[in-house]
Amino acid sequence: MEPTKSELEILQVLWKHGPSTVRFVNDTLNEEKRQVQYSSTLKLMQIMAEKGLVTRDESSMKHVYSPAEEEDKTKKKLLDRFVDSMYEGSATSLVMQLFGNKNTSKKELDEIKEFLKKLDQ
Amino acid sequence: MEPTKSELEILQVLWKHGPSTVRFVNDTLNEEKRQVQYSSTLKLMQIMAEKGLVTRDESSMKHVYSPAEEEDKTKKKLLDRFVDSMYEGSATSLVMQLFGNKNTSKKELDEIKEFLKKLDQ
DNA sequence: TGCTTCGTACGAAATATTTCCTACCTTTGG
DNA sequence: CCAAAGGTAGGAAATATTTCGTACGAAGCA
Repeated sequence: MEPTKSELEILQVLWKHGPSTVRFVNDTLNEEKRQVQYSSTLKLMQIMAEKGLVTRDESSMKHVYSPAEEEDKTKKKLLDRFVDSMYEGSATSLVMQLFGNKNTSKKELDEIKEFLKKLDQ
Repeated sequence: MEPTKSELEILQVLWKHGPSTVRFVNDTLNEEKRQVQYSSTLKLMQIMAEKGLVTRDESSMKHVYSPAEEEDKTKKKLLDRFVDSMYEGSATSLVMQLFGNKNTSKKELDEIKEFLKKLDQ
């Protein structure tokens, strides 16, 4: 299932910091993203558990939530969907747009070239 | 302003086919995307006009709608936002994920390499 | 002219998403 | 033991988004 914008923010916290309590996620969101009440974050994470976006360990009173899917897998799925809807499936078009106006550092470009070279082998 | 998912579908039609009437956009959506009533498309396009996402020529009875912003500009903006939120701003990470599992054709890779080479000059 | 078709406008309803209040339970510290 | 702090659950409200019914005017045509 497709995470919403807010759900994605929560997933990012879980991916970055590993399995976490609601308290921790909420604190992190408030520090790094935006003001939000504890009960809002709680509710959202409960919904995410229902949807199967996260799993939770209820063995202790403080439930611990984990992403249900690997970060890479979820991101790749969303990225592919983005390419499909915005660039008619053409990854090439996306890359060209991404680097089209030359504000990309030489270092970054070299990294990518290196990466692509290795792909061939 | 940020187009919603449905609004983006409409923009795509306008970008692809040029300034269009509601009738045309609605027909195209029904052919290429999904079932939707004429009045729904109309309403959405009216809202988009209010938001400033499109402009419209009301001189004739059949209003003609045009995208307010260039395709590239809007797409670049959305792409940058995507990179920021999903890959912490690292275009390199995105590219690696995009081509990570090797289902990309050699031809496509060559095109990209060629493109990157030209960027240097 | 009179009817049918095609257009816009508007409001309301249906959905989806987000936020938070409140009740109630458990843990902790004095 | 009791109060305070911190936890979950659930429902309701606020927003955002999407969908469509209906009213009504203009255009086309028999």
